[in-house]
Amino acid sequence: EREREREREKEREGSGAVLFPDWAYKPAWSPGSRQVHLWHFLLELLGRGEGGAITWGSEWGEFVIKDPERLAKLWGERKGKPHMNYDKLSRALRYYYNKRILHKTKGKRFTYKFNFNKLILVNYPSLPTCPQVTSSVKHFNCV
DNA sequence: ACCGGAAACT
DNA sequence: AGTTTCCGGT
Repeated sequence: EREREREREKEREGSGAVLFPDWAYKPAWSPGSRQVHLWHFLLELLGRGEGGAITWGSEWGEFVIKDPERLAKLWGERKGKPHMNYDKLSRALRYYYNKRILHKTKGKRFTYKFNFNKLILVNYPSLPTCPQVTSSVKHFNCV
């Protein structure tokens, strides 16, 4: 499990395709935690721009799950949970509401929105506003 | 489809 | 702590 994670990291480094800043992959707020978190996994898929299971939406930080069951299967594979489905994955997403990591875009099916400010705030308590945005990190632009 | 309580798991 | 599992309710 850990080996795979390290291999992926090496791949990222090797390809030079840094889609998100380091803190998006390795949260500083959970020191010693090697766990792959769901929001982390989602950013990874969105960063790859694979687009089959999940894509960015129209608004900043908004994403749309195009194939809920496929996304659930991918997540299940990552976590070693072969019986993962969208019902259970979406429960995990709902736990993010109180943590202010995500919220639901009401009325839009399978559509959620990242609270990047909260993510940034959690990782960097010293940064009250937006991070410095590099050209390759479009979705971290501040409105 | 979406919500959120409750209990269980790692 | 961050889910996973299950489920009754809207």
